[in-house]
Amino acid sequence: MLNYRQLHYFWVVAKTGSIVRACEQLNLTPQTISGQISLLEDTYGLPLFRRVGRQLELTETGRQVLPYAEQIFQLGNDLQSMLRMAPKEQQILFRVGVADVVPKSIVYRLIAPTMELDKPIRITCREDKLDRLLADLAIQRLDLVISDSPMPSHLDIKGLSQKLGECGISFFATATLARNYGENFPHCLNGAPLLIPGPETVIRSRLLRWLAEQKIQPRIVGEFDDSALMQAFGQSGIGVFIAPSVIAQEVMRQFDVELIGQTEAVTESFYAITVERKSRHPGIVAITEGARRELFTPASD
DNA sequence: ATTTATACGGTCCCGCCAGG
DNA sequence: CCTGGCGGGACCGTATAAAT
Repeated sequence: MLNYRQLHYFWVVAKTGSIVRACEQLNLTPQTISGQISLLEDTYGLPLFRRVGRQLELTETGRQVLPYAEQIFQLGNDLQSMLRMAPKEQQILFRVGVADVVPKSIVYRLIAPTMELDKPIRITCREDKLDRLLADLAIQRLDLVISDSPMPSHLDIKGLSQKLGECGISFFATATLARNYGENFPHCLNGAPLLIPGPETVIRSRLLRWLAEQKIQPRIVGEFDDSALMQAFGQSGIGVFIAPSVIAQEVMRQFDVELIGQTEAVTESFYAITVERKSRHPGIVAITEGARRELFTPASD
């Protein structure tokens, strides 16, 4: 059994950088701490510190051990401060996973309503590929996943998809690019360099189908799974890129690009995926209600 | 430049004490 | 009684400054 007391002393010494400073923090004498750390080292036969002059320095093993200790005791500290708080002030942990396909400012606008809850909330936001997020959702390491597609049916995970809303898409280009391809939308896109979302996205096939229907053949110069990456390339003037129309103003301002056209024929939808649970997380409620209230054209289902 | 004094950080040995 | 954790005091090696 791992001796957490010894590990704790190790952690404090490693963090403060010396036994003496650890003593002040722990209200112990150097012998005690030194002795306990030695015992820990002996248990596994691996030195954690190297004596360099008068200082202590972490060994390679010590450096490997430290992040574990860090997690263990940081979590412990979080637990304590949570318990010490009055029940009314206790923060609600809200862990959100965001598929990297989803544009950042959409994410922000979706999550923003949770900040206005009367209970203090602490949001953890992680961005990743959808399947990995869903895996974490399944083992309850996430409360909610925001994605551009509903819960895939082929996965054997219990999940509840809720459509947050949908909207048309807008095309953007830098001023230089817009001079050449900015007239007579959407036919100006013919031959225009275009950045498109990657094969994992839903919007991609809708976009390509629409372009084909319009008999428009752009020159596809890049594919991106990550919307932020696509915008960054778009900002540099490599090609025309798209974003949901609801954030058109923000995109133009943020990336200093011009709007060359909008269409409602291609829509992008956003979904909140949760695990089925009796008690609904207040953050989830805030997001779904907030999305209905202000963000998109009302969702049909 | 070398020696000496002092301070500092860590370790070793030993005895104490509480809990099983 | 044994064990784990603790502190007191002695001790060692090193850094820094002062004296020679």
